[in-house]
Amino acid sequence: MAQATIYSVALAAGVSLATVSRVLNNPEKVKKSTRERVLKVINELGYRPNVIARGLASRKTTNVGVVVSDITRASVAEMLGGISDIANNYQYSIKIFVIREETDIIDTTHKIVSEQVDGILFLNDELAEQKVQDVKNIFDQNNIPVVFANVIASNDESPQVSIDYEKAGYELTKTLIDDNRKNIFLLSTARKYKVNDLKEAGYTKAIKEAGLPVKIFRTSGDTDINSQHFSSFFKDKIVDAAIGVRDSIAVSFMNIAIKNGRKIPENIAVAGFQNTKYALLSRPLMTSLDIPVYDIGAVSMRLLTKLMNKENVENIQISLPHFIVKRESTR
Amino acid sequence: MAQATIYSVALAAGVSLATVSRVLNNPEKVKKSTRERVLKVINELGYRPNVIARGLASRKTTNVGVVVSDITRASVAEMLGGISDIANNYQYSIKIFVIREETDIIDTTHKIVSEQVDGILFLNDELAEQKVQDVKNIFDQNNIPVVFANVIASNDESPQVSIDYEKAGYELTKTLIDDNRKNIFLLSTARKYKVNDLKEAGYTKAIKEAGLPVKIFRTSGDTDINSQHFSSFFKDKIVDAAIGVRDSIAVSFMNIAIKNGRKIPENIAVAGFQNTKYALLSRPLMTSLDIPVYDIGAVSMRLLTKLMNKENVENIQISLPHFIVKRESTR
DNA sequence: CTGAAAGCGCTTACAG
DNA sequence: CTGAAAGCGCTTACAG
Repeated sequence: MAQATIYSVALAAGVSLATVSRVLNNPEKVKKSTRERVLKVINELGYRPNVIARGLASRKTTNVGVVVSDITRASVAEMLGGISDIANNYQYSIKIFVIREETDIIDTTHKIVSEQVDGILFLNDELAEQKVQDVKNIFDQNNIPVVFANVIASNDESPQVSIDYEKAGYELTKTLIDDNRKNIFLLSTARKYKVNDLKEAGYTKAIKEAGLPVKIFRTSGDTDINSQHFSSFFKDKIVDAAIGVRDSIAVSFMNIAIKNGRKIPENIAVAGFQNTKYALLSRPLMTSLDIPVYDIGAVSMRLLTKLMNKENVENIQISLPHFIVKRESTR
Repeated sequence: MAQATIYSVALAAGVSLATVSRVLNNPEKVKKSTRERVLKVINELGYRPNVIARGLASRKTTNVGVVVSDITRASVAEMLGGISDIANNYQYSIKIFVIREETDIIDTTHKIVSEQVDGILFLNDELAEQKVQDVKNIFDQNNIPVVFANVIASNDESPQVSIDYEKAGYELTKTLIDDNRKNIFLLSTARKYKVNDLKEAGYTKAIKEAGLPVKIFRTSGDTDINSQHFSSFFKDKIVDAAIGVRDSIAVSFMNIAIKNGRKIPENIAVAGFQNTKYALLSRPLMTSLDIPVYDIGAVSMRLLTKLMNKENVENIQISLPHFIVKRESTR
C-alpha cells in the first residue's frame, strides 16, 4: 500500500488538509474532538508527513549541516556523538559534509546552502582563517546560522564553543615546569591550525615566564611518519619533558623514548592533549589534558537550535572547562 | 540579494523554466546555443537548484541515510570516511541516524522513511537479528534499498558487504596454534553480536580441530571495566595466548598481562581484530587482523548507488579480503 | 475553529 | 528543440 499522505488522512477523517496540517503543527488551534478524530486516522494509516514537502512549504528542513574535515578522527567522532544526541532531542536531522584539502570550499559551501539546511555546525579546524571567513560570509548572506565547534573562528563575534586552548597549554606546561623540568618540548604538527597555535601560545608563555628555552618540534599527525621523526629526535636533543598536541603524538613519542632507553617519567615526563583512549592504553598511563569533546558537540548543537529559533542568546561564545588528568607519565 | 531561482534564470535567459530544468538534467535535449545561453545566466546569477524542491518534484532526494549505533567507534568513523568519499563522487549527501539501545527502532525506521532518503546504509551491528529483519521489512515495503555494511544480516539475500569473519577468526587462531600455543583464550564481549559470534565460530572450529580446549572469556568493550576483569583473570587461569575481538580489548589485556609479570610473546601471545591505531601504539606492537573498514564503507556505498539506480547487480553479497598483520606480540 | 486557495521551487509527461 | 501546465505533498495567510 502506498504511503499515506495528508490528503488520504483528510479524506478519511472528513476534514480539509489544512486541518490535518494544523493538528500536526498547531494542535491547540483545532477543536479537541476533531483533533482526536484526525489523530486516530493518522495512527490507523501510519501517516508520517513527508519531510521534504514540509521543508519546501515551510522553508524549514529541520536539517542541520555538520561540516568536518576528517570524520575519522576520534575527537570528531566523539563530538558527533554529542551533536546527534542533542539533535535527536530537538528533532533535527544531521547532514554530514566532509571538506578535504582538495575540495573547493567555496563551491562546497554553496552546495550546502542549496541543500537548505536550517543551520550549520562547523567542526573544520584545518581550514586557513581566511577560508573560514569566506565560508562564514556565504552562510551569513544566506541567513544560515553557524556555530563553530572546537574551532577558534577569526577574532570576530561568531558563535563558537570550545575550551580556552591557550590557558590549557599554559597550565599543562606549568605542571611540567613545577616538576622542575628544564628542557620541555612541544610536539606540534607541521601544518598550522588555529587550535594548535593557541596551545603553542600557552606553552610559550609558560616557558618564557620560567626563563626556559622554547622548544617546538614539528612532526606529522600520522603515527607511521612521526615515529621516524622521533627516532632521529633522540640523537641530538636534550629533553626531559614533552607535550604532544594530540595524545597519539605523545604516545608515539613516549614509546620511542622508551625504546631509546629513557625512563618515563624519571628521565622524560610526557603529556598529551585530549585524554583519549590512547592515554589509557599506553604504558605508562599517560597524563593528558581532558577536552570535553562530547560536551562541546552537545553545547554547540544546543546553541545552534537557539540561533535557528532566533532566540535572543546572551552569550554566543562559550568556553567549556578543561582539566588535567595526571597519570604515570608525569610526576 | 535573494537566492536565484529557476524562474529568475528562465526570465534572464529568455526561456521557459522547463528549458532551464533540462539544461541541468538532460542537457543533450537542449540546442547547444540555448544551452550555453542558459548556462551563462546560471553562472552569472550563481544559481543552484533548491535541492528540497527538486527532491519533492522528482521524488529523489539524492540523500542516503546511514544508520549507526555508536558513531564514536573508530571502525564506524573509518567506514563513514569511505562512505562519504564515494557519496561525494556520486553526488549523494549523507544523513546520519544514530540508533541507541533505548530508541524505538521501528519508530525511528518510519521516521527515516519519512525523510525520503533514496537508500540506506546500515552499519548497526548491535541490533538483535529479529530487529534487523523488522527494520529491513519496513524499508522493503517502502521500496528503499538497503545495504548492510560490516553487519552480517540474517541468513537471507540482503545486500551486504563485509569480510568473512568466521574465516578470519579461524585463521588468526590457526597462527597461534601453529606457534604451538595450547591455552588460547578468545576475549569476547559479554553482549552478543552477530559479527563476534562469527569470530567465535572460527576460533572454536580451529581450536577443536587441534584438539585444544575452547576458552572464551567474556568482558566489556569498555577499557575501564575490562581492566578490572583482566586483573582477576590472571589469578586462576592458565593462558599462553589470547585473541581480543577488538584491538582495544587485546591491548588492554596485554598491558595487564605485562603488569602481572608475563612476557609478551614469550609467555603469552596476543592478537587483536581490526588493526587500528591501538595496535600500532601498543608496546610490544600488536599483531592484528586487518579489516578493510574504509573499503567496506566505500564498496557498500557504491553497491547502494547501483541498487538506487535499479541497475542489475550480479553480486549483492560482497566479501572483502582480510589479512593478518604480524607484529611483535606474536611469533 | 475550519476550509479554499495560493504557493514553496522544482520535474515531467504532453503537445507542438 | 521548446513551452504550457500539472503535480510533488506540504504550509500558511486569508476568509468566514
